[in-house]
Amino acid sequence: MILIPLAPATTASVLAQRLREAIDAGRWRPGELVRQEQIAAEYGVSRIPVREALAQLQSEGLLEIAHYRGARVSRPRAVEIDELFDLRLLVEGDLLARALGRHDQRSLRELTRLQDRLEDADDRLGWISGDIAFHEALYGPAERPRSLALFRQLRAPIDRFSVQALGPGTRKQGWADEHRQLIAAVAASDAAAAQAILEQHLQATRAVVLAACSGDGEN
Amino acid sequence: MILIPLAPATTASVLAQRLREAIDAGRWRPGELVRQEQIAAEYGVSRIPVREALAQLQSEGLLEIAHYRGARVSRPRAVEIDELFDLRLLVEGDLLARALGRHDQRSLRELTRLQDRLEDADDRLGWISGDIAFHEALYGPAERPRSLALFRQLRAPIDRFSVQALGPGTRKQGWADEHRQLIAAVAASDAAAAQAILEQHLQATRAVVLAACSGDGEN
DNA sequence: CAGTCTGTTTTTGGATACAATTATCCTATG
DNA sequence: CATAGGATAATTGTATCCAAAAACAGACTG
Repeated sequence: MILIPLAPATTASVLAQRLREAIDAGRWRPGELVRQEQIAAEYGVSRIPVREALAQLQSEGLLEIAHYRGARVSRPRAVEIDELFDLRLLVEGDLLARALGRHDQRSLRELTRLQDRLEDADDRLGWISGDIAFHEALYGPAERPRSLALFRQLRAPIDRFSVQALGPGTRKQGWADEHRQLIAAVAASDAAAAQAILEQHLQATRAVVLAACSGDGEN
Repeated sequence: MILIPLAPATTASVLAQRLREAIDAGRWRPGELVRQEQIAAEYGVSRIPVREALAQLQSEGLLEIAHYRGARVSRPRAVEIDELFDLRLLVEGDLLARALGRHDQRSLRELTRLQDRLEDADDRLGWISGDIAFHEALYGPAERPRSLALFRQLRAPIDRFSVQALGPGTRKQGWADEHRQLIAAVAASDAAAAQAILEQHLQATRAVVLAACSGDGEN
């Protein structure tokens, strides 16, 4: 029996995914103007799906579109990044608290497995998607779909800089340690410890990202 | 000197606004299928701007779009509405706390003015937009653009039911009282009181909206 | 020489036309 | 008679073409 995809990918949707990756990978710099025709030519499609993909990325906060004036990669100011981290603390703290009593052996094994894979990955984009997967598994048992969607949304404009910050000789070890500690705290159902580690994790990431963001251009 | 609009309305953007209002006004019921061609004919435009408007509304959580299968008005389950209110408590509480020390005479007068206008309005949609304006003015001094955008986003799927709940003989008086109390607490810079009133305000609204949501259909 | 006006070019927004996918209905068959 | 199969219609996704707006360049004027 073959499983048919419930929502077969449309040109616009795969384009959106590609463009997201391109932005995260830094192939397009913040502030850079993105021309519809150019993308259409590059991917061999017409401008219609390009426009839909751009609109999608705009709603995710990755692009800023002005009517008749084109789309440019958004250049979040440091103060906005800061605000996003404050919101992440609120939302992820809530998610973690609610997920805490709902983890079981299976979900904990899954967390460990994801973390193992994460530490094995050797490309930066893999680290990011692995980190997202880890946190989604961490918050998943809370069964809060909208909060989880919000979590993704709050990360989207940030991850671009996280990728930069994950260069050689960076915080990768401390990052992994915090994840392991999170797993331990969840396994022990230690709410206070879990919250403290999450806060530490996000604050450390905030510092790194703010540095990358500030060093990036006029900020 | 004439001020030129920085972003002249495009067909898609005004369509999105119209459709939003149509949904809030209940002209389209949750679960109802929305046909591109029908909207295009109704507004005398082609399907292209219709598609863009629909995508916009999807990103706002008002519609659910499946590829090749059409868009339908989203029917949030009660548990999701509940989650949205929890998130609102987090975000709006944070906004209110940050705005508290930053209000001045001018912003307080503006709040009062908005509340006066709100109580004078006699149509339900006016109440909703007035309520949004009031809360935006309340949180504005916090200078937290992303949080404020999030506030709007969290309300969007809810307001549909608020409109229903604002029928005759409803909570309109208590609602207004809470707003007045909020103004007073802000004027007195009483953080604890402000938080308490906001929480009371949101909890009361939650109850009303959940009732409207549950009575609406299969929930 | 700065600044403004105008004509041209470029780019985006929208309309029309076509292709791909899904839903509907009708028939055949057990 | 219920159901599977397939032709047909309805609907969405994409490409092509046209219109509107903005960016650009160069001439004109103070």
